[in-house]
Amino acid sequence: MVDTRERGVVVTIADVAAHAGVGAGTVSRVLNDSPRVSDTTRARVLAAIELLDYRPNPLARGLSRGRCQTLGVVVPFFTHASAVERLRGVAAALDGSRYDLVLFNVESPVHRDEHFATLTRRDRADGLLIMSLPPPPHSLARLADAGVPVVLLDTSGRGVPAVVTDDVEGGRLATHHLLALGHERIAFIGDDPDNPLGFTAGSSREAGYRQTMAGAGVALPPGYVCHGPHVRAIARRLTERLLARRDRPTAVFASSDVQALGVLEAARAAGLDVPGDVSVVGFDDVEVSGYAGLTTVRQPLFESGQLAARILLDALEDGHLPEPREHRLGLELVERSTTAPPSIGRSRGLSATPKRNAQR
Amino acid sequence: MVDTRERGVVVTIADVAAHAGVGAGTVSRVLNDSPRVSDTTRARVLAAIELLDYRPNPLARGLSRGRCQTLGVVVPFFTHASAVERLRGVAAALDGSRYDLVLFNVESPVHRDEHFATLTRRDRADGLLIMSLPPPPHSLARLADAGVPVVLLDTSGRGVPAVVTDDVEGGRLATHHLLALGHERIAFIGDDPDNPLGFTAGSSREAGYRQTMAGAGVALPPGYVCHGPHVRAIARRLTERLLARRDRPTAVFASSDVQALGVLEAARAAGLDVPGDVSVVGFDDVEVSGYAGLTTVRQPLFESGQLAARILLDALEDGHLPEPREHRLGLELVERSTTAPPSIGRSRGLSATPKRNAQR
DNA sequence: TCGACTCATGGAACCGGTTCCATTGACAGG
DNA sequence: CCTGTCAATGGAACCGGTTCCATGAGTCGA
Repeated sequence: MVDTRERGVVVTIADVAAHAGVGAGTVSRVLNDSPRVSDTTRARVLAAIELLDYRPNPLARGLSRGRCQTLGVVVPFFTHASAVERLRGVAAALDGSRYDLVLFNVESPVHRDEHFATLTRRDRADGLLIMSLPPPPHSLARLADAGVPVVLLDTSGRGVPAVVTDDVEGGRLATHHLLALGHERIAFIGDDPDNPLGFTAGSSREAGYRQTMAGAGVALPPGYVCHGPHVRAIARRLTERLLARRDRPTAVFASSDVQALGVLEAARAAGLDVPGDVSVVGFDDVEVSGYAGLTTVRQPLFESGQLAARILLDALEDGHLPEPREHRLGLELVERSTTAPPSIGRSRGLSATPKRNAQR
Repeated sequence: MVDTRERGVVVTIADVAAHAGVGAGTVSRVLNDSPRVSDTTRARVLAAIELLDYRPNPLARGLSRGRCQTLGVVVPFFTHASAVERLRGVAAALDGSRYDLVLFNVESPVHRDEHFATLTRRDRADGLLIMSLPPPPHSLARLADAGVPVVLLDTSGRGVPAVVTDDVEGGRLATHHLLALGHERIAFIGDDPDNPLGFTAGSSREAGYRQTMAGAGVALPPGYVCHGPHVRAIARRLTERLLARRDRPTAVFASSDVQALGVLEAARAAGLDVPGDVSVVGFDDVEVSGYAGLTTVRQPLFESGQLAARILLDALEDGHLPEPREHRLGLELVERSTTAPPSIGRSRGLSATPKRNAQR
């Protein structure tokens, strides 16, 4: 091991000032594009900066200006595949801005509260983007007190701007699609309504489903709505149970693509053809959905991240809290190859000849 | 819009000192667990901290200590699905440490060089984790000069510790598996060897493949080795071309799971059965590979991220540059349902009856 | 020609911590 | 009883920037 302390010489603003034969204040003014510097001095200072390869210390700058050129993103880190796409959008928006992206990973309520506790200070992050997690109201209040601009993404809260999807509408879209194809025995697989981090997307999508079913006058057999943690394997298990029922559903609406893949797995394992025996609709349109040929409700994940980050950056730019508007992004049903009209006759229980196990 | 400046009162170390009736230095000593504080004073200070809900300003602390409690991670942001899993590992390792995770997204060489230019300073990040990107040697030298500890993940460089996979060996494993099943006409789909960011995993895996084929005395027909950007759709297109050949391969080794999914898509589109007509092996074992039933070379992605981060944290802990060792993680062939022995007779060109289009 | 004003600039104070140094008081040893 | 040691502590200096204020030079109108 080598001792770390033999650090290279660090060039400070004083060095630049000395080299250019000016005061430190002037160098600072040049750095910050202040108009109160003559062209000749500016040129001399810039030359010195170039020569010495000077880069201002972000900590010092942050300390004296009371901001840290940092944007905090609180994410339930990749527990949902969709978070990754959103994060990409955020990163894209930050690109070229002068802000660094600090990630606060949340995988449990304890986690979340810890982070919120330390983030209610302007010195940790200049702005906060909270993804998918409904922030506790008192945290929101403290953040507002501290003057930390907050933008919510895929969740919402009082008095704070949010970029959201109309999950209820999405649930309606998916259900409608299945009803329009002629399905009536449509089951639902979604998140636990009381999941530890309080994600609400699943429940909203479920609400859309329930509304639409009710509106069409279709009754839900008991047990047609299943809940479980947001994991493929769980969705698969829930679906296996559904598919073993005498009144087997002819279609399943999964509240996310990840879960929909679990549904497809279960169908495959049961020797059922998709969409011949069962239709499947997902939600999100993550990257692999294209591969799986999954019919799904597309929401603009990347764009949502980008938009949220832009709103935050704009607010930081002009030193105002962002307008507490809700930005609702559009949804679109992407029809691929996992939905079709129910097959007549074959739809009655498992008595129908199971088709050969679908490949892969 | 509301003016940001009406910020809540910020509690400083001076306030705490005043409340506890001690000097600022003493408070600082308490904060940093210095032994030179009497128990009674310590208690008084802690009480004041509690009472005022004081939290030290990280910028100020960073400025005076010359470190920023931040760990920079340079990532080709999600251009490979595997990066996400690795990042999760990194986040997991950081969890509970006092370090924040700052993400530096890289999607082009310009990007990369910009980041490296600003990161060669101890004040931007206390340590740097560089993922998958072979860092330019002069950047590495400057980082070393500045005393910034660096750990490489999925790439390597002189004098710097690295956590790597033996990609060549992985290529051998995959090819061996196919040869052992009886395949001879084994094609390869990989990354462009001169891809803009200089990823080398693809080429190494290819090397393993070539070695093994040569070792088995199997000649590669021209065009059996295909290259293209690391994207599913491209891999699909390349495979379509392969599958249309008169001497169609009976197996394809894709240098990553993402690409393998493209291969599977192409096979499906061509009406070929997997593994009946074509066997497919991938590399990485990302989450969806399980869903796709893909036979693949598993590398411990999450663990690799975790290990790399730990090495870096340890180095930061004791103020030394980490030992420039290479940590090589194990590989394992995961056999699922996309590989099987080649079917006799059917293996000669497209004359064989194409099986029905696989579902989904 | 002189005062009022503008403009570029240097320098000090400040941001909120850490750390070194000097001071104080207690205590042990001679 | 005096001195040397040492632990606990207050306070100043410092980290490297930004910003306010004072200064001096130059401009302009009366």
